[in-house]
Amino acid sequence: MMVESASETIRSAPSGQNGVGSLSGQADGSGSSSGGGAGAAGTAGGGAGRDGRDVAASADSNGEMSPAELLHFQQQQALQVARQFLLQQASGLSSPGNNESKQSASAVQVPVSVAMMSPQMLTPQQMQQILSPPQLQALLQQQQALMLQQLQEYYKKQQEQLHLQLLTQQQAGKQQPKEALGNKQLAFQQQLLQMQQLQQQHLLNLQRQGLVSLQPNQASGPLQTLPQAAVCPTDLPQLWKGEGAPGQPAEDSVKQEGLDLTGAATTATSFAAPPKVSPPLSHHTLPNGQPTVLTPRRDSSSHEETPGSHPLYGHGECKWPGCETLCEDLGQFIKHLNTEHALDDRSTAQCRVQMQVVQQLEIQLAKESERLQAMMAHLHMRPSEPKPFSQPVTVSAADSFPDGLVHPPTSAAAPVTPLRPPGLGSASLHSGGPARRRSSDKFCSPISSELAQNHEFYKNADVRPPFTYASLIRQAILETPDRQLTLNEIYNWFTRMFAYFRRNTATWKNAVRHNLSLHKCFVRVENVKGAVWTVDEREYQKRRPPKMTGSPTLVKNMISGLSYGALNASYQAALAESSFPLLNSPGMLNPSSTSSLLPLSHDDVGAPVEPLPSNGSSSPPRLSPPQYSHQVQVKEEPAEAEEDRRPGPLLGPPNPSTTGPPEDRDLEEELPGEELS
DNA sequence: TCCTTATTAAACACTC
DNA sequence: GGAGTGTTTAATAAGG
Repeated sequence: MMVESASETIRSAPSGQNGVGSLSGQADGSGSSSGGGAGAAGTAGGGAGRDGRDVAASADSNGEMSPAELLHFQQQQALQVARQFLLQQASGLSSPGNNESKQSASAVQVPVSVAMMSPQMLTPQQMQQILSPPQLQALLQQQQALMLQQLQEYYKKQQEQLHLQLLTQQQAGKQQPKEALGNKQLAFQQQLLQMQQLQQQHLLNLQRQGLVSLQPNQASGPLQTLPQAAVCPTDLPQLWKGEGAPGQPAEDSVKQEGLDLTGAATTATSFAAPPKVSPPLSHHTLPNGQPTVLTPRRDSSSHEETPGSHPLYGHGECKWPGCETLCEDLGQFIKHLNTEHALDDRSTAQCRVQMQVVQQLEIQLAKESERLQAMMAHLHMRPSEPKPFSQPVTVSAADSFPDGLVHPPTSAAAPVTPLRPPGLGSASLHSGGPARRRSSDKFCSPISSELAQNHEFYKNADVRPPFTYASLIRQAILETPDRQLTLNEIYNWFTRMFAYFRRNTATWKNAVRHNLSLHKCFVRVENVKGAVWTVDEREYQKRRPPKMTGSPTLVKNMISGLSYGALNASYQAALAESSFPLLNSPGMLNPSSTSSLLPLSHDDVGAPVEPLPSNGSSSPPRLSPPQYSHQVQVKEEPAEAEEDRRPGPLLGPPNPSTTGPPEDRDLEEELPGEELS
């Protein structure tokens, strides 16, 4: 019974690596970096920028001033402004009569003080022109350390001042309207937050520009006391809205926040934390005492839908991938959405594809960002700074999407528990019968790296691996130290490595046997344990087709392999653009996991193999392969050469004691000349 | 259209 | 005889 894939639903073909969380984190970082710099100037207000420019201008006009003096001057200015701010705050809090003027003054002064410390004063480029890179770095590190120290002291002073203020206000609470008190506290607190954010942005800018390498101890220092890192200044009013209610809760919250600001030990995450760290969240206590988590506006806004709009609706048509159905109005669109894109296999599959697209794009973004950093580091003629993107991009289980769908991981360090949409069982995702996996393993990532990266995924997700049986069998055999496996061990490897083969009918066992017998690359060896199967690497590579990597057709194939006919061209292009550069990128490999998956093949690179010298015209009985090893002279691409450099013989079991009887050697000297059936 | 490859199913033989 | 293993053939799908 040939149940073919007319109704086959999509299979998730995880490829490449991911890191939604980490990438998003990095994207956030970069976003706050570039945008943060502008934001620092923008939110600081005109005064800040003006003052900063004035100082810079004065510094520039003073051609005699040395860079060290410049830095010293900046620091002195910053300290002076901070002191002024403290004085103004103290006076403002102690004299409640002129709240407005004081607040307005402080609102300017705080950003100014931060702007004074920002690189706007003297741009990195300017500094680089003056100083040599080592000097520059040393100076900036020194400056940063000084600023951090000053800021710590400053925060401490503010903390004390705040406590004094609160005590004073509690005593004079009856004489002062609580609303005014709360407002003033909030304004002060906002300024504090702004300062911290701007400081962070400044440091981020420096770090991203490669001018400051944030040391771990620095990262764990005062910066860690800034859990509001991701909160934009513009979010603050809203952020505080819930806490700004008059009364004791507001005071408590302010007090608590104030304590958090300067607390030496806090569980807040540093902005320099690994990318896999979830986006910084602001924890607050609601007036009712119930803790809540305030996410940055960036996140919340992405989910917000303004009335009359829908993320999937635009320009009068449905933006569902591959749909583009025209809808006159939102109501019609909603109706269309509910009818055409309800929760079913197709929509689920489309959603999964979309997730893969997004993940691939994010991976691409990460890699491009890393490349940019490397380029910048190179152009600055200084050693590369620790790259935030250099660490393996991983997806943690915490990155599970709320939709509960399967999320293909992209790293071996990505434990993913496969989930399914409610109401969709395993069969719903693979109900289409046998899949034709043709050529999928030829243009996808190297099977070894793919398996290394997605080991956990395949192990847990009921997703058919995008490799041929031959590739999988070979991989199973080559993963073993002896490069040999019994049939049962091959079965076990399949079931151990792939949930798909655990949960699906055992037709694949027949296929495995069939492939073992069919392909000459699999050599049956009799030993004391019985019959074991080994891989004749030369034969395996011999049968591989020419290089196909990167072909647009293959891109299309890959997508068609997902059995998702509704993908439109742009969708496919996005997937293609995002997938292939990464799939073949060695940088995406997990070294630890690939170490056990050494062998690469033409599955991996798809390179044509130079025909091997053959002196035989008939296929000999397939017995012991090791005698091939000394003959292997395959012209290969570097990746292939890597493969050949792996320890032990290329072909067959390295353990002579387990190889076939010596008399088999004579038979094996001749090469099989016939091709596969 | 033809060829090749991959997949699946099935029949058959052999061994334990 | 049944299970496991191994071989072979055939049908089908898909891509070149």
